[in-house]
Amino acid sequence: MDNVRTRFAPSPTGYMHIGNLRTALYTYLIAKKYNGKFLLRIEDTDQERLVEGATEVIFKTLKLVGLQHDEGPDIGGPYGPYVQSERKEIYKKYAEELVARGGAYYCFCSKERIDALREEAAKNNATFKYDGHCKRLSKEEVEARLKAGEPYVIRQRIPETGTTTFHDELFGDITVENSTLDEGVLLKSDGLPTYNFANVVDDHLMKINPVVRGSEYLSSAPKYNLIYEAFGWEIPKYIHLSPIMKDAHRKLSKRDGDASFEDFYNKGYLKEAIINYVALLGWSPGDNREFFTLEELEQAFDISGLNKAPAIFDVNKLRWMNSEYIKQMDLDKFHELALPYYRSAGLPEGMDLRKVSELLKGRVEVLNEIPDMVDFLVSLPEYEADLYVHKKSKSTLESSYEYLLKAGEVLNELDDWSEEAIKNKLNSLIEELGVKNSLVFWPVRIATSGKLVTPGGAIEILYLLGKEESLSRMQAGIEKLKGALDIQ
RNA sequence: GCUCCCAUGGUCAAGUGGUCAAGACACCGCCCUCUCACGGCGGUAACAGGGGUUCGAAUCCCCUUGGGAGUGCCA
Repeated sequence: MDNVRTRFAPSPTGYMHIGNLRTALYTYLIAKKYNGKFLLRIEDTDQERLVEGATEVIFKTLKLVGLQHDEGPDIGGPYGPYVQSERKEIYKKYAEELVARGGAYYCFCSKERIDALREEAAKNNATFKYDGHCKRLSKEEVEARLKAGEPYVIRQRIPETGTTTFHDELFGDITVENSTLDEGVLLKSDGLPTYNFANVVDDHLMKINPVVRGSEYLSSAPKYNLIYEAFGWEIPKYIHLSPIMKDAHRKLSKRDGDASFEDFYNKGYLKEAIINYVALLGWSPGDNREFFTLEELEQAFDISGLNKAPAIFDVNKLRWMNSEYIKQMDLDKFHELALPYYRSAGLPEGMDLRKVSELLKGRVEVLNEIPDMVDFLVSLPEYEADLYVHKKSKSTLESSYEYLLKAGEVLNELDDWSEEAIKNKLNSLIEELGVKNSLVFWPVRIATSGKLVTPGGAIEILYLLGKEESLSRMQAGIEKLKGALDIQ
């Protein structure tokens, strides 16, 4: 493909839907693949749905994930403006030209009349189609009514017979009967275009090719072709993308709180992991590779790997992928990302937080899990004595009591509270006692953490807590065991 | 209802007439191990159904079923 220019054309809703993000990604990748241009166009022709600050969210998100556009509202370009509400005059001019060319006509029908027609159709279980009432108006009458200032819309004129075929790069040729096509509104009574019209005009003027968009436009594509033809414009290549689903029946939606990029990002999913996962949702490189940076995607992406069926979003796999990215990250970087979570968890300033990061890096799947994983380092949770009973390590209340006491004694003698020293001290105790090391480590870990599951083992926890806190927690454990064993 | 589209394990998916139908996530088991996680090894699990075409069909055609989308002066 030559002279590739693609565009991401979201309407500003105030958040970046995961599905939109993927569309943006694929659109970007197609441009990059062919050394083309990637543009951003804001489709804000619906004045009733304007959301404050919504375009900024789009800029911010695209920038964050690295989908840098070559032309757009914020950076300009040769085919601006790139915001549809600023192109009002352009659409009006072309709509009038289309009327002159016979591809559209003025319609003065009231909303009430249209609603009645629609209701009638619904009653008959039929698809609504505008009845062409104003198509039959004489030229003189149209001019007179326009001159009188009557409100009007401009509707597309569609041949009553024959068929229209369009070609999609993925779906192939699709042919429909013209008689099934509705003569939809192109220019609204407020003078702004509908999506159908603005899209065609802008894509043409901005020299967009191929047109990449969601498959929800598949069934209206024939109508676009008719407009292109009426103008005598070259029809672009189309690539329609299947949707991302929450499950077999529902599309991913904002309502479920799992559809926006921001939500995931704020929970501690890495942008690289999100992009990587989403790239693979509906596209396959053809081999078994599944880790890609954006740059690698630019090389590997090809529309032949696109899947026509809808794809179900699997948070589980995203989690896994996120954890893989965390594992591959260097410690400094992870530490930096984890720090805010340590603060919110309330980890003491004096603690060796780098060590905490070392322990966590291989265990965290999503960053926002961190506080729950380290809470025990802040304060000893309430716990039951039966945590000391562990079949596999052969720990019982009795053994725990005995070895916790001994461990406390030897650790009390230790002045150098380094990991190495703690380890040596406990190991020599174990050797001296001639027991399985788990018999000592198990109760120490339980006493110092109060949790069945901890990131890291007894030695690391002792080290992190420091001597004083460790011994105090162990003492509390001894008291707890005394109570459970009924020792005075 | 009508029009269009889609269909390989629970999920993502490879496969483009000849494969014992890949791989990944999840799940289960074993190993490693002071818990968990990591890591290693292994396992369960799929061509929606029915007709054709063909020496041969997951792959091509038709029907059925299931699913999605559209049917707005929303995009």
